Amino acid sequence: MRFVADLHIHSKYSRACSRDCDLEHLTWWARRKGISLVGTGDFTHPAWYDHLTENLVEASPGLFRLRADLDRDIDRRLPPSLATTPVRFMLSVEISTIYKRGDRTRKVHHLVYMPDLQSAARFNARLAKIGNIGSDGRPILGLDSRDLLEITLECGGYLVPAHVWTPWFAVLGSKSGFDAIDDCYVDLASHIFAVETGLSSDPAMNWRVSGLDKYRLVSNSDAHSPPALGREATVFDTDLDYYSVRRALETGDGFAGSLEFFPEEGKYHVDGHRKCGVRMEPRETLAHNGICPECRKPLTVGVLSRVEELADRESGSPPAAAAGFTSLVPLPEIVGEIVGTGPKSKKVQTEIDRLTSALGPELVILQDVPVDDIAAHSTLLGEAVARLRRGEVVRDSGYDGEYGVIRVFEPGELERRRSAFSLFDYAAPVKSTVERPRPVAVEPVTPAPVAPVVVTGSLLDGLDPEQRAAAEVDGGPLLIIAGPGTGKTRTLTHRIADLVTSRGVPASECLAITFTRRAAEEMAERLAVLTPGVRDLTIATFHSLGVLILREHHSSVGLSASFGVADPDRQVEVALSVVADAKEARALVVSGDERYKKALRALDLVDFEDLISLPLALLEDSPDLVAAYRSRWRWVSVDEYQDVDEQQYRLLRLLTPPDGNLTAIGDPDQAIYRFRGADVGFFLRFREDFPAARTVHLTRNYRSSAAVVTGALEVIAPSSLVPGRELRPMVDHGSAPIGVHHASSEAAEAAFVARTIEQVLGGASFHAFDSGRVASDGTQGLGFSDFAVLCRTDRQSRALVDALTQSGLPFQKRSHDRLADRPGVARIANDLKYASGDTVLERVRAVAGDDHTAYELLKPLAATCDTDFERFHTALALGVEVDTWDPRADRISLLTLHASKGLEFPVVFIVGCADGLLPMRWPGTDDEEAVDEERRLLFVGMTRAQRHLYLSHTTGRPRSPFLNALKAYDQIGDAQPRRKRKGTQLSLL
DNA sequence: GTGACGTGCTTTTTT
DNA sequence: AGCACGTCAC
Repeated sequence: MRFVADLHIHSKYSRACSRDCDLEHLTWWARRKGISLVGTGDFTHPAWYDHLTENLVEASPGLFRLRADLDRDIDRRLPPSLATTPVRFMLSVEISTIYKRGDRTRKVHHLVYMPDLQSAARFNARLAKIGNIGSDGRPILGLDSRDLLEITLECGGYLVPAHVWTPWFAVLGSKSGFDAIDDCYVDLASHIFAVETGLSSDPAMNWRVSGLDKYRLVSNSDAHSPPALGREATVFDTDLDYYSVRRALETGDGFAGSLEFFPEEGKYHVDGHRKCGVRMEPRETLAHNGICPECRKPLTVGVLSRVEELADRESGSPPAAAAGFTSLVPLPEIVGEIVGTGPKSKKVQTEIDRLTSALGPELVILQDVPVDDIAAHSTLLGEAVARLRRGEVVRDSGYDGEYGVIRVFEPGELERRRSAFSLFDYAAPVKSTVERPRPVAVEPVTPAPVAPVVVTGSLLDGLDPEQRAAAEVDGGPLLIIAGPGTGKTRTLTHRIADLVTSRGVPASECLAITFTRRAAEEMAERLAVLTPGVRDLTIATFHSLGVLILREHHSSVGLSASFGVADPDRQVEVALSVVADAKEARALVVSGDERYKKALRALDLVDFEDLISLPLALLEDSPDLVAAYRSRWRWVSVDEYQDVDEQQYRLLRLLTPPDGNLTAIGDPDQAIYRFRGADVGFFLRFREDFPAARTVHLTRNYRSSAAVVTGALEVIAPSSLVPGRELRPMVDHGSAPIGVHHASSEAAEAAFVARTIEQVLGGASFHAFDSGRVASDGTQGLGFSDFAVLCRTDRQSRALVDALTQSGLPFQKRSHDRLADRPGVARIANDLKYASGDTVLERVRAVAGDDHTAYELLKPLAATCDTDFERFHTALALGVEVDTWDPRADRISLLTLHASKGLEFPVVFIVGCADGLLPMRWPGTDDEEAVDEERRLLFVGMTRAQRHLYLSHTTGRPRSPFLNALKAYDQIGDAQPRRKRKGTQLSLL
């Protein structure tokens, strides 16, 4: 038999879908449309799966129908003309996979079909291990598409790539897809036999790509509400059972083509800019080099361009084996055009009620009912359907998220005809349709030749005026107050590079000091690029500088030339040789007790503290030594100067005379290490210490959106250490306001984070894509590594770990690693960084017992590696390729606020914005300085965000007082009032 | 194995 | 402060 199938729909459990998406409504609407086979959608969702098992019964092999009692109810609510269509359901689900392949983030949607409930249950169980299938009817999994296909096949189902041309979510999509189906499913690609063309393309477009010839081109509605059912559909001429349908798709035998939208109606058919009113055909876009002639930004490229890109034939005839297709305009749209209202209006619904009870289902009216019979009800509709069947429609292509418009009548024609004929039984008011900006016609232009980039002038040409002013300062003390995201490292490296390459300063006289290895490595790398061939720069951390000085003068402090540095474990070990008790030993270490230090020296060891204090003592005792180092390093720079502690400061003062060439760079409002001895006071008194000092402010922020910059400034203002603090946003990162969320519990707060990430990555951004918002909010094309979740204490991360794990979102804790706390493994983790791979592997095997356990033990450790060097060694130890398993590749970062310093992310969440946590308070202390530092901590956290910043807090603690300074933000959702537990009373005080 | 009790407590780099 | 964790006794 010949029947119409719509095998891509969603249930009420999918985001942005109507609450009416249940089996009864779907059945009712399928009958009205004339669709015999409907996908269940969402069978992976536990609640929907239960709904399916309770309300469906098997009707034919592999297909289901509504339970008899429910079916009868629907019969009663439909006119006899519609009761004849049988409605069968096939188990279907759309799955979104997000993963990294070939250095690009891939987001691909797939349709999966199963022949029976047992197979579906098996499939669900497999997926549940990989991700959270309960959070949405369209689950998002961090899974390679090929692996999803493998699971599907193993469970007995088949897979059809969904709406293959959609830019952001499809196998052939321009943004996150592939250039060929085979590239996506690799070795299993031969198991793909059909592809869904989607609303924005029709088979004729697909015929231009010969690589698609071997696939059946199916169409479905992707309905988010029952009335959208069958707006596109597939036609079969075979038995109405699962196996016949599958066979028809596999072989083409029994496959009778598809019912299509006019592709011009799709929202991303051609290219353009909605805001600028610019719409272009692909070749016009090419002629403009993809740039909008109005705003000079890249145009949003549509499906037609993507097809053009992959096409290897001119448009024209279908390939030999291809089935045909029929282009339709949904009946409600045609009737809406005639009566002058939208397609969903009550008027249209009533009219279609009348038409369908007289003439049969909508699809039958559009395709098969004789025009004269239709004209008997409405002359205009008869004329409209006749034109539609001849393909005589007016097409206004969609672009940049704007729906295209397909009209049957010419402008003004309806008005003329209305005066002559009565329309249906009532007179239609002529309502002016809402005007939207007409696209500007753009003449194709010849692409201008691209001017070659000419390298001239000084290294400093690439700096902005403030950066340049700082970099250009010749000699003498220089203080650079560099706000977040203002190009601190860039300024410093350019300054040093310019001194060495253009101003005759010997590289050997330059010393740059940082606090962390990471910062030192970054500076070294960037200087290597700016000063090719220069080798004598000294770039050191304070501690490595200490080692350098001690190696040169070891005998003065009673060490051998090959003295060692004790790590914390060794420190305790040494202290234990002096006292018996572990607790006491730790106290010795902390206090730097003389007995402990003596024992260290006896072993030819120093500890980290000694690396500063011993060189300091050496220099304080020896003016000669001071003079020697001052003449050796005439040019000294210190990064993050607000973080120096007293000893480091004293050492620095000895290394540089008061009028010396010392450049200190930093931001006192980012001083967050007071607890470990840092004193921002040294930064603040730089001009007293170095009276000749010049000061330069860097205020141009190249990192964050205006909303983030403004909010961060408001938060820091009450206690800013930079008088008249300025920070100016320089890049357009969209206009998303800062989001503030109040959750009912820590778990709910974590769930909010996970949910929001899912939404931005896939689920709701699909919705956003539907409504054309993606391009403007800048969240397209994000991967997991573009998200960071920041918290005050490590303990808060627990709820986040749980929620992210639950949702199947890959993440990485960048600071503490719990595994590393285990003795033995901690040692190995350390060895991973410095020992050879072979040694490491041996030692891990010894601890783990077998290779598999060793691998499992090492895998999470690798996530803590900070540098490529470490990752290389870790990979070496595991005997695997770095690129194929590197877990840092694409993960959400879970960080403390402290650890976030110096980093940046497109999307940042700061959880626990509550009084008591931020600022952190604990009893007995009431330190105003400490509160100010907590405020700076929030400032640091907020300024990590590039585009989106979310601040959240939970019921139970008052909201952080720091947020009171925020003038504008978006309150997102809100907590349900917390239920009082029985027997507990909420205190009023 | 488990209940009672006591203790200690943020943030973190440095070879 | 409250909470998590360790230790001891049973």
